[in-house]
Amino acid sequence: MTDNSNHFEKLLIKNGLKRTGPRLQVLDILSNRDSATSQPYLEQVMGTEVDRVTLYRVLKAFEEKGIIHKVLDNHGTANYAICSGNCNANEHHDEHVHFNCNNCKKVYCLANVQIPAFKVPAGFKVENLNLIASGICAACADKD
Amino acid sequence: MTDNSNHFEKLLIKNGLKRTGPRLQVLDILSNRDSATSQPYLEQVMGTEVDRVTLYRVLKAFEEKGIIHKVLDNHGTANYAICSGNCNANEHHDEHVHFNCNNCKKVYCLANVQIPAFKVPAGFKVENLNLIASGICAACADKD
DNA sequence: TTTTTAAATGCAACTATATTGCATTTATAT
DNA sequence: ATATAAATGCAATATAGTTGCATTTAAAAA
Repeated sequence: MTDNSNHFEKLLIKNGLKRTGPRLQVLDILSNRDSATSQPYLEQVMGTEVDRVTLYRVLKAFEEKGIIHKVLDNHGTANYAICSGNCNANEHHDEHVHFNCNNCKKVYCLANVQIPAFKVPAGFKVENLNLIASGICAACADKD
Repeated sequence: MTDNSNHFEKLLIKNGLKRTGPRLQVLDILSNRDSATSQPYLEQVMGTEVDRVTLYRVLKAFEEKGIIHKVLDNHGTANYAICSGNCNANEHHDEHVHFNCNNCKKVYCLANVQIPAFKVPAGFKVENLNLIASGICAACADKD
């Protein structure tokens, strides 16, 4: 547990969520990683003290409140990352590109890379965008 | 079964795949739909005569040969569509935008909408792109 | 046409991800 | 200190996908 705990507690209160162990633990883990974090990874590092169902519900609550956003990787598994700040319960603003490394499987939030505009056929109403680039990340490319 | 069956048989032979019932059936179904088709839908319409595992293997073989391409929808479930023609066993060229309707759940191939270019941080090597827009499709918007 | 054989299928079992209902516990307001 | 809505734990279930192995079959060879 890092010393951000006080900040996290405020974040929970602000969103009408009770300050509980599992929730603080998830926030702590997510905030200490440089990439989005998969549900299986979270489940693994949180151990058996927290029930799987609780983890799912924590993630769902956080997503609904705009605290974290979900990215599906190339295999359809859910990955989560803390939102950059301007998200809330009504809308997410995480329309940046994500990068899924085929080697280490990490999912990076390319927070500075916006999804470029494009046209859709008449009649289609776009509400959300999800762009995942896959390939080799900088860290893995370095190893060669 | 439509009268494309002869064309499909040639397609299978060309790719070194035997002309079997399940394979022809999958090609027939996919080619008669205006959107990508989910694995669960295929499983449902193909009934109990074809084993689930066979369906998975047929889809896998087709994808590897460049006959169909896979798109994961907003829920991470696999959807399949016949490739536009210039795909093969070595590489796919399906980098068009896909549209996932939040109402009817269909996944459309916007074959004419290319994924626009963007820059990634130094060191990242992009090999594949996957852009899914979600919202309301033209057909569903009309119903209101 | 018959035989051969690699490829394809079917079946059973299993893994992983995710959800639901209900009883119990707990954070927080009173 | 207590009441209560919220959160958690547990059991069961659902859904997507995979693996190993025995059997069948499409298509090539004889």
